[in-house]
Amino acid sequence: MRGRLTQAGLRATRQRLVILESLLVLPGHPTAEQVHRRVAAQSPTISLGTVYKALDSFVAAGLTRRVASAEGSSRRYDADCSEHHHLFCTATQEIIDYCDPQLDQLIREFFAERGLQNFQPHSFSLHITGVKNQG
Amino acid sequence: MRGRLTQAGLRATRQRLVILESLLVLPGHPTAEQVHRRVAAQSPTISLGTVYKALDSFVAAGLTRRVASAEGSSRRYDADCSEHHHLFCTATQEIIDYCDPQLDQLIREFFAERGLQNFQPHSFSLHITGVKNQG
DNA sequence: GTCGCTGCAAAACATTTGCAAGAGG
DNA sequence: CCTCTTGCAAATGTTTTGCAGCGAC
Repeated sequence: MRGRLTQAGLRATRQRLVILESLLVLPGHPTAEQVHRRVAAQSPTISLGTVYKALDSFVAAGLTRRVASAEGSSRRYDADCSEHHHLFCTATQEIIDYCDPQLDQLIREFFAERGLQNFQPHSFSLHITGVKNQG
Repeated sequence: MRGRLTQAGLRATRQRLVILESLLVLPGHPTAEQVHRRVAAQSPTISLGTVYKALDSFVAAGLTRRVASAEGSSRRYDADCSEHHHLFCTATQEIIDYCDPQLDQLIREFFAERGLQNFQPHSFSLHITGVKNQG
């Protein structure tokens, strides 16, 4: 935990440790507000502004990503920076990570063969919209 | 133009006609603010609030979609509601439509064969991040 | 010690809402 | 005409900023 921060070149402050831990634990890719709610439960003095600044610093350091989403008015964050895809549940608004090396390869092969006119692709992320079953 | 609106069950007001036309013409999937700037150039009395309401009504009527994007603080809109994919240019922040029936089929086949645990997929959209070449 | 980080409060944006007046069918 | 839409302005929500003081290294 502490190591993740220092390795990324960030000071391991008490606040950042709590914020990073909350981001990792919260399901569905939370907003700054949601992270703050969980953080405030154990450390009520950590301000919302600090959560915003900490999340920004995580993104700048490559520890965290911003998640693309069409609905909702707030930005959402993803602690996982490896290449992966997302399931968007239209019922719960949850965003679920989906990892699939075979799918990655399929897409990479497709574009290696076909290419894109006037565009140099760098990374691919599939957005799958639908509804979650069960719990 | 007028037909698109009435067919979608919306009143074809002067404002909506101008707003829809601007949305269709503007490149890169504009924000409400960008649509308003273009609209105001020819009809300075159309307010930003009206642009927001008109865009919302287009989305509700299925004429327009909101676009998922990770960067930027404003919502962006896409006049094209058919299934398609997006190229995200990290240099210009543009979002370019990418249509490819072969890719659609590849993805659909992949998931038909493999399936997803606890998730009922409805639609797929590939986000390709990279940089645009040339103009 | 130094410099980056935090907390607070204010500012800057972005979006929504309420309502009287106007326009579409 | 009746109802939906507009324009305005105010309210609400989200994110950023400035800065004095604190804390990590």
